Amino acid sequence: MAAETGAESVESADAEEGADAEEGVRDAEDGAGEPDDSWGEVAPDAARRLLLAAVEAFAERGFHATTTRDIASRAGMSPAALYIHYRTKEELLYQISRVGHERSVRILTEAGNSAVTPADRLAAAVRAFVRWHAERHTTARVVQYELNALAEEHYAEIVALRRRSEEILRGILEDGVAAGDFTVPDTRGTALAVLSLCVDVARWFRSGGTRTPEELGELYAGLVLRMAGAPAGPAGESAGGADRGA
Amino acid sequence: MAAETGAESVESADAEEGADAEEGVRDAEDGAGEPDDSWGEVAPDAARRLLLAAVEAFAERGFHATTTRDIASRAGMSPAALYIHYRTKEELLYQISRVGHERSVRILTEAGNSAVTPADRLAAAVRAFVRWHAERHTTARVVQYELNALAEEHYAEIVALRRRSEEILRGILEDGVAAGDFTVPDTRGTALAVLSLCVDVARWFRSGGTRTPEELGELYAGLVLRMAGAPAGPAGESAGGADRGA
DNA sequence: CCGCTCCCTAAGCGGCTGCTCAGCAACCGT
DNA sequence: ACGGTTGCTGAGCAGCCGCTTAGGGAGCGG
Repeated sequence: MAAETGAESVESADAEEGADAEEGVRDAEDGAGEPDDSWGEVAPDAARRLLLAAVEAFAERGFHATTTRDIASRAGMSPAALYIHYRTKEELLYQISRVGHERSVRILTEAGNSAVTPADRLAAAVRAFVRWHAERHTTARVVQYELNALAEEHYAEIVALRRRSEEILRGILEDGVAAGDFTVPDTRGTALAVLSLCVDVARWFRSGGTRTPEELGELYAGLVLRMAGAPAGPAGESAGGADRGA
Repeated sequence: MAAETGAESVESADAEEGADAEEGVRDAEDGAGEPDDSWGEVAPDAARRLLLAAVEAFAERGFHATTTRDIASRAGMSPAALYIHYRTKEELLYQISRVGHERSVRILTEAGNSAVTPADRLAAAVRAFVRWHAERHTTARVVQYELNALAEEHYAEIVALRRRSEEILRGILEDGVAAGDFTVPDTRGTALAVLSLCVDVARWFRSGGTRTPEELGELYAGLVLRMAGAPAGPAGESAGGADRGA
């Protein structure tokens, strides 16, 4: 029941992104990296700290290699404290996965509605999606790559959210084909490939690297427009912004 | 000592492709699926059975969630038998990872040398690489996604092989740019994206699906040529071979 | 027949796992 | 002052983990 409290009040963490909660902008040397908001409004403070600790631990070592003792000690608590806020270790993963996937769907939906032409919609969606996966790569890695550690019922729920993401992307591609802007022989296969390409960013992206999340989003938006067979854009957005204008 | 024997004689075995079975969507209870060659010449028969069992188990549940008892019983042996052929559970993963990565490098090298023009070389490399990841997706999933369970020294060795793969691909892209066939503003970033796209096939591909490995290879080869800014190919290889003729 | 090697098993060891439970300090409205 | 609720801890349980060890049986050169 206390576990419910921690679980229930997660989902409305969207509006204000705490501009005050970021202390360690330059990534700490310990390896974890950014403070990672997104969990700004998890119920009691302790529940949020546990969630954050779990995200870091799962991202570093994977779900199965992470012990509940490790999560608790990262949160500065005793091993037993975890079970006041979450019923099982798996529920922790489930919360992370659910919130992350809902966020993904929202990013794609909003970006896909933010423009008129299919090319602009596709570029905006990829740009935002990639940027999120790069910026929040610690969270995203857990969200995208620890799925199959979920319990059967939770897994089914998450898979449904993933299908939503795929449908949103495929919808944009189909609109573009219908409008004659794209040339895609297999919209389903291409949508899958695009999603796969963007998601995989979470696996290899590192904060200290040469590319910023924004730059990577630009690069990928250009690559994906090409994959869709879109003619070169007006603002030089054909493949990373450094292409020729024509 | 016996562990060495099992390790040494692995690396050949390529010809015959079988692949007739299929897999459940999640972890099928019957086991994994295809026979998966590649391990055709592992030293004693028992060592090969253990390797194969480990591949299936790691692919289904992940390295950390797999027990040595599970591997041994899949191979029809007692838990202790594993340690006659391999020193630790991690060495099993290391052998799988090493052989798989060597295979990857070889596939890219050979395909990248099989043609003359950069476009044909790129297409051939992607086609072969994707096909392998789809056909042997059980093996490939372990090879590509269980890396960080490796011991430090083994991890370093594998990472070097991965860098080789990236360099081969980047080399093709750079040749294409130099020849004026490709338009790529950021060869390193694009090579990384292409590799990422191909590798991720192993994560979601299922044998029972609508696309065969060959079809997927064709689709991806077309997508990647577009990403590279190559003009539409002569044999309808613009994006999947199913495009309109003219 | 011997003795030796090669594979393999039954049993089990120490340690760590996820998770539980009794209890306690701090706060609450009354 | 006080019973009740909330949030947490120290201790620990049952069970599973990777891995080891002692020994057995099949094969084989002599």
